[in-house]
Amino acid sequence: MKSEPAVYGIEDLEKEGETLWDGVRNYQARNYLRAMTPGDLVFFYHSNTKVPGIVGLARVKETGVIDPSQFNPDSPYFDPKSSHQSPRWDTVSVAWVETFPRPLSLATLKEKFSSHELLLVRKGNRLSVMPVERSIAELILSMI
DNA sequence: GCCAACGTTGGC
DNA sequence: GCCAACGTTGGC
Repeated sequence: MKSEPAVYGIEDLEKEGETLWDGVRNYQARNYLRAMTPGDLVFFYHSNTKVPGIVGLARVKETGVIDPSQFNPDSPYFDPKSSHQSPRWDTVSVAWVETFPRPLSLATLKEKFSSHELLLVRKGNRLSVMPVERSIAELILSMI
């Protein structure tokens, strides 16, 4: 799961313990959220920063949560086309697990993995939520 | 700041 | 349904 640290970083999650992953407004990313199961491990990725990369771990807590920000006109994530009757956007809550001593940089990940193995290293990939294959996830964990 | 790689919008 | 125009993302 990707986030800009200036908006919401791993330090924020560590401080709060858990958070609702609101604001995802891409259908493909939403579908990946819907495919999640409580207990799933999450790689927390920092984008738009000096050293983009995986900075820690989280765990999926609750799935299928309606994203309240879609109904809030004051929210940057407000969606006027969504309704309470048929909400478009739902998401998951995640709990903090671990903050890495140093980030596992995108540059390192690009060295080790192909875009087939790890969607994150694919050029032009802008999805904020992406699946990671278990075998690849274990390799990443062994690199920490 | 640049720009490639998208996704979305809207006229037709 | 097509596609040009536009906006956004995000690495560099």
